[in-house]
Amino acid sequence: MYSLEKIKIEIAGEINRMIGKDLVQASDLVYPPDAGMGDLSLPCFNPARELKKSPVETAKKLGSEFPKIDSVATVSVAGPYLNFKLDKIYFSKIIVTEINKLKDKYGNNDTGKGRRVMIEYSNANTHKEYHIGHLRNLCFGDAVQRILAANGYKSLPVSYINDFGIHAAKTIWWTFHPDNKYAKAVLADLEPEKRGAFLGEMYAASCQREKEDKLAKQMIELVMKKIESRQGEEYELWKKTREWTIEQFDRIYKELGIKFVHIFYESEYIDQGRAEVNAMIKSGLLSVSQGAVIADLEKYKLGVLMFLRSDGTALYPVADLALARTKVNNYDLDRSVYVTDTRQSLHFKQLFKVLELSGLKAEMINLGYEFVKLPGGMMSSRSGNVITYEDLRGELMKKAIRETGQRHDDWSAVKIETVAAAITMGALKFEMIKVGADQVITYDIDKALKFEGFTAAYLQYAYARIRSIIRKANDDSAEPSVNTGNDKADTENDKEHELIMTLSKYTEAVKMAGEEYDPSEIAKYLFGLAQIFNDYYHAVPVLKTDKATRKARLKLCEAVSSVIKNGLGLLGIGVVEEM
RNA sequence: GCUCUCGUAGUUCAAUGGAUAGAACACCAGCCUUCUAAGCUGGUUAUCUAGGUUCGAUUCCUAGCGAGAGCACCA
Repeated sequence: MYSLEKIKIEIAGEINRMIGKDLVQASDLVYPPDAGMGDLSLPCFNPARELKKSPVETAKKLGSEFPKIDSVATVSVAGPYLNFKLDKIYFSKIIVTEINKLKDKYGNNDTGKGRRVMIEYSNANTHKEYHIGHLRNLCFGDAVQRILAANGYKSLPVSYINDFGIHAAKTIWWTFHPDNKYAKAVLADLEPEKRGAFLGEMYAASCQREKEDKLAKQMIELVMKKIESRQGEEYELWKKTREWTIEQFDRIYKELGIKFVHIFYESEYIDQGRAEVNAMIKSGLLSVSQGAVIADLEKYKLGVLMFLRSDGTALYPVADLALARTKVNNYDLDRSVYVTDTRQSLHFKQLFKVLELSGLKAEMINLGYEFVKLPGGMMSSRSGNVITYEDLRGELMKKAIRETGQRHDDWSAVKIETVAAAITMGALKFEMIKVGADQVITYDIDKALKFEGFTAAYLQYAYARIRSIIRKANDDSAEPSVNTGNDKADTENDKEHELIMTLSKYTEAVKMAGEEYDPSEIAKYLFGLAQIFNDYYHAVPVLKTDKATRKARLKLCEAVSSVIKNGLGLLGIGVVEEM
């Protein structure tokens, strides 16, 4: 258990002892709006009801009788609030020691007790663009996965790729169409790493062509049938182009530092799914209506979920069914989480209900997030109105190289590029994670290119500054620095204490983010911490002070850098030693 | 029509039912012969409307208004 929690429990325990009843819990202690009031506060409304006194009287009574304990320096009463100021020296010592001892483990807890949670995200389609909408899914899902691991769960990140839908037939139909001279010319001389993105371009072109060509729909369906037959020329083209996309995804995942324990493909689960559907029809769980196979969920107010079209072809839920069961059984899951756009939330409610009725026992969760749109309107891979991953990464990288180069004309091109890449990946991910999942993101590329304010670069910069101080301290550690005397000014003490208080709250941010599946909690926390540190940095000298103070401040800086590094790590974002 | 989400400063976002509703961007004025100015300091501006629950509501409930999304052969 972390020290902050211990102190809260200790205070709550003293209060309970005074009223002779277990009334107050550690979580009842809140943080006052202004640091000047205190570090922790107990609103006395609830205890007052129990004691049959007014909240103000209760606070006064509890305040006057509160015993002397090591962690608390002063107790004061402000109306109905009982405010506690922690002992700065005591608190500083235990928190900084705790962080520097635990280092990259600081913030982790065992809430999950090793329970096995599979989390599925980055469910992109093959044969289409990988755009910033997919990126939100990927970054959000990956951060949630890391946060669950930090909260003591056995986190199993997986991806599910839809490689077998009509979209694949559309892309293949037009890409290799005799009239498509453009594709033929481009493909003749295309670098392998650009093939995936090119298919996305062809998908949009195919949708366009489909509108103009009356026979297109039939031809595409024919291509789909041929692919489904798993033989012939179209099937070979499908296999080849599928690989192109998969290679593209692998490259993106590698670049972003994302690892899955397994990647599932729809084409591998469709047959098993059909078998399950047939069994469920027999058992009466599914029924035939208007020629189609459906689950009638009206009595659960969930409408109708369709599995097979009236022509017998399979819809998405067929493979979903098989995959859900395979996951739970093969990986011995306690919980199975799906990260999707909120527009699919009804679909998942329906699917989970069918699975429950069929006897599946794991806890099923659909984590929804709102979509990403552009200032000009909705993104659509059909119309090609998208910002692709490649475009965004390219723009960011260009800007990051320019900005880094301007600041360090003595750096080698390689060094500039390495740092710029870290800034680019940080910006990419942070912009997707920093707002709540229920907010629609209107992606403004100009804003995403900013490295100031509430951005990953701001956090990385704060980290780099600290590392710079620590490097300098190591260089001249033998040199006693300027002696400014032992007296710390009050303002310095206050800023230092605020910083330490914030460091201690990191443990709560990790816990909260885990409970709520909310990475933005970490992002907000880190920004607050970095703001306080930057203020401290400007106001308080670390190196140029007396020896004892310098040592203490270096330890504090070390602790701040650990927390920034750990927190960014939970968001999948790396730090740099210099920038 | 039914269901879900959202409505806070010029813009983009915060705020376990708690004290004076916070940031960032943008704009204006300052700060590099002290540790990286991708930084810091100061300044202007906001809870959609009407009820209800509560000692206390941006938060919970009801109704309305506004925006977006989903609801049988799309994924």
